[in-house]
Order: sequence, then C-alpha cells, then structure tokens
Amino acid sequence: MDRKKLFITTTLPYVNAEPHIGHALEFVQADTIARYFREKLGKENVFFNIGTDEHGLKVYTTAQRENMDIRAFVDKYSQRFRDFCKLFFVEYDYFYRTSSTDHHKAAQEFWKRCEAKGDIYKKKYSGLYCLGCERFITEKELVDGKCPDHGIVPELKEEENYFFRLSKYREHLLDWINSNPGVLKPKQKLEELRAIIKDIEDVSISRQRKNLPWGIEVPNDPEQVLYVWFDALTNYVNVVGFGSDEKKLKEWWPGIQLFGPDNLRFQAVIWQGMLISAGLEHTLRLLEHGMVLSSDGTKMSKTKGNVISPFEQEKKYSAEIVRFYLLTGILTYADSAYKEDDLVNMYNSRLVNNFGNLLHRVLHLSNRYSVEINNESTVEEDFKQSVSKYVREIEGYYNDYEIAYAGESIDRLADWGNKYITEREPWGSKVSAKERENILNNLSYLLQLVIHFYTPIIPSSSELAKKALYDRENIILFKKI
RNA sequence: CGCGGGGUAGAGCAGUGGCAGCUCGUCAGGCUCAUAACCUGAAGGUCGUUGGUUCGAAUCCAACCCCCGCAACCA
Repeated sequence: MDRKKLFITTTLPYVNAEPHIGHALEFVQADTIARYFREKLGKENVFFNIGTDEHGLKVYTTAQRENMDIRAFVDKYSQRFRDFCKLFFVEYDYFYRTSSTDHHKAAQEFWKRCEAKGDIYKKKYSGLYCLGCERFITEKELVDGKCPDHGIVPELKEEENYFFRLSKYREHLLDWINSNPGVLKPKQKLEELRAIIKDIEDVSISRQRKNLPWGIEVPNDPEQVLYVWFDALTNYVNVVGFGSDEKKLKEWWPGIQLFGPDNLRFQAVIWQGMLISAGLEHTLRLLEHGMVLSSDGTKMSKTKGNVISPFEQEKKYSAEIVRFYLLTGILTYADSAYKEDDLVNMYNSRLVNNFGNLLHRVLHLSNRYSVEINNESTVEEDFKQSVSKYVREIEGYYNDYEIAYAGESIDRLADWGNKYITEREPWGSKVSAKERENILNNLSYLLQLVIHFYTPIIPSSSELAKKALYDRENIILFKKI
C-alpha cells in the first residue's frame, strides 16, 4: 500500500455513562497506532478521530432521570471523555461530537444520498411498547415479561419508521469480504461476520420525534428523527470532509476503524452497506479489539461488582503503567482478563528490570568512565545488523497493528541488550578504553531504538528516557512496584 | 438443536499426525557495572471430558461439559 495518508478512528462512545476500561483499551490502542504512524509517515499524514455519540433514547432518558438539560448533560459527559483522553495520553487530531451542527448537516446529507439511491423506504414496525417508558423495548430488556422500570406488561404496538435497504447489499458485502479477507482483524472473526451478513435484513433508521425529540431531523419529514446508529456511523466520513469537502474526503477515506466485539454487526455490516449506498469505499481495515474481562475471566458487570475502573487503576498505578498493560500485557485482538498481578509482573519485568535497568547500566558506566556515547556513525556494523533483525520484526508488527506483539518484540530487543552488556563486560580492566567506548556506544544506539519504539506505547516515559540518554543523566526511570 | 470464538504448567500464550514448547512467575547455584541483569540447573501438564480413527492424536472424527461474545432497534 503506497498511500501516504492514514485515517484512524475509534468508535464514538455513547455518553450515557462514565468512561470504562473498554473505552480506555480502544482509545490507547488507536492512540498508539496514530503515534507510530505519525512518526513514520509524518504528522500531517495521520488523522486520528475520536469523539462522542450524543443522541438516542438512552441519552435522553438518562438526562431526564438526572434532571438535567439535555444539552448540558451531553456537554458534561462529552467533557468526561475528553478529560479521560488527557489522563491517558490520548492525543487525537479531532474530537467529534454528534450533537454539533456540522454533524447534523453531514448526517442528513448522507441520508439524502442513500435516499437518492432508492435505499430508504417507510414501513410499519411493530414491537413491544411500554406505556410507562413511552417507548419500544426489546424482549431482552424484559424481566418476567414486564418492563423492569415500570413493572407493567408491554403491549404490541405499531409505528411507522424509515428503513434502510441493507438486504440489497447482501451479495455485495459477501463478495467484498471474500475478496478482502484481510480487511477484518482478527481473522477468526470472519466466520461470524459471514454468518451475520447472510442473515441481514433491512434495518430501521428513524424514530418518531414525539417519542424522541433529541435527534437529527429526517430530511423532509419533521415527524421523524434519525435513529442514533445511522446518525453516529456517518461520523467516520463526515470528519474527513463528506458532504463538505470532496477533495479532503478523497485524501483520507478509506481509513482504519477500531471497535469492540459488540460492534462487529454495526461497523462491518450496516456501516459498510451504508457506504456502498452512498457511493463510498469500504473501510480499509476493521480492527476488532478484544473485550477486557474481569480478573476471573468473566464479563464485568455492576451487579457482580467486578468492574475495573480506569480511574482507580490510574490512581493506583499511574496512567502509563495502565496503558502499558492494556497495550502489551493483554492480547490486542482477543478477550483477556485484566489482572493486577499480571500488570505488576509485566511492568517490573519489562520496564523496570529490562529496559529501565539497561538504560541505567549504560548511563552509569558511560559516566563513570567518561565515555562518548550517542554517536550513530561509529556504531559497529555487526552490532547494527544484529539489532536490525529486531527492528524489522517490531516494524512488521506495528505496520500490521499488532501492538502487543510489537511490545513483546521491543522487550526482546532490550533483553538482547542486557545479554550483550553482560557478555562484553565493559567494566573493570578486561576491556580496553576503546572497546569500552564501542560497547557503550553500541548500546546507546540500541537504547535509542528501544525508546523510539516504546514511544507510541509509553509516550511520557519514553520522552524522559530520551532526554536522560541524551543528557547522560543517570536516572531511575521506572521504580519497582 | 440460534450464530461464532475458545479450553495446553501457577498466569498468559504457541503448537493442526511423529520425544509437549515459549514468556512471566517460583526454587537452587554461579556471576556482579546495575533498580539488578545474565548464565546454569530444578520443580510444575491426566493438552476440558468420554469414546472413535491411526503404528502413532494436543492435533483428525463424534458426543458431551465449561468459559466468552453476539443474537433487529442493546454503544
């Protein structure tokens, strides 16, 4: 792929609750990818989008329950996500908000495109309607056949809504994934995706305004608002110029999308169908990260009381250590249990004992023997070659968005450095002054690479390490916990 | 029989017909420039269960058990 620009986006979290550990995972993964490619392709060639999804019934009713003005409510929670990003060193290029007027316009434009294609039609929908909630509720929500909030049996009710002709694109979507099986990571999920596509039916994409006043008006029908999914999904192209700047859109789209396992249907099927309808290209890569499970390997839930809070973890260990664990201590593309013991082990063994200790050894010896380091031109050729093997491996993983594997590989490089220094013994009288300088200079080169490749994962510590190496300041970068 | 993924050492994983491995952790010895690392060795497995195919099964087949996610308006 010789395209230079890279657009990367997370899904937009729904703002009816506080950020959770799953958001943290997705954000820091996307941030790491963005940081790596900014370095590789140039800052101006990467565009990293993040944001909040602010419409929909859940948001509306939660705001009412909290007795807040809807606008103030979404502002508050959207800000929580921004703060969250800041806390975990997530540097986005754009923070998208679906309540913005630009988004409203672009989403309506998207609707019109699909409509012009003949893919939107009106149809009666019948479902279970709770008079207490004044809304349709799903069978799954029911407790003993009753609405959990009002304790009454919902009645069957009909409502007329707009539908998107997704079924029209069934074959098209199957052809697409069959001819591009690499579009989805991890590949084990392809079967699931095929199964979902085979079963697709048209989807409802609007709600009656009288039930849900908080939303984007359907073009030419003030009685209806866009269903939140249809509205929110369009952000991925709107943010890079859809409906406003065709040239910009061409430059950036298609891009790569990160999402969680609960989102496969929406990102890889409905959204892809919408893209065809609007005459746009499919997403370049769909990266489905794993689910963060509680320490016993089961799903976190409030009722079970096993929820891990990213804020508490940050307080306990610091944002970078949490970041490091989420990125390299658990699997990038499979469900993983979040275990604090593993977090501590991983940090101690990789950052404290391996990377941190090597940095300390090299700086300490360079200072003690007043040796020149950081001179790349005099690094020995066979040392460079040994190191380049690791470099290729690390770059290969990063280029394939395999963050955890890249992290392991960096760890192996630092480990090799520790073995090298132990073997060569650049201390005492066994080596000449010249040899000592060569060895330590070689290692400073290796450390620069380790720091460089760790930067997307632990940006702040890497910055400190870089400075310490350059200034030959003998610091304890990571303290053992 | 709704769809899909998974079950291998204390933990996390690799291994798709040929002596059960890797990383971390644990224990012992050596070494020491270092937050210590490195080297050597050790302990630790009924490969989810049962049955089948095969000279030979973690691997192929069947059934079952357990875990995880999804299941049309659930972010």
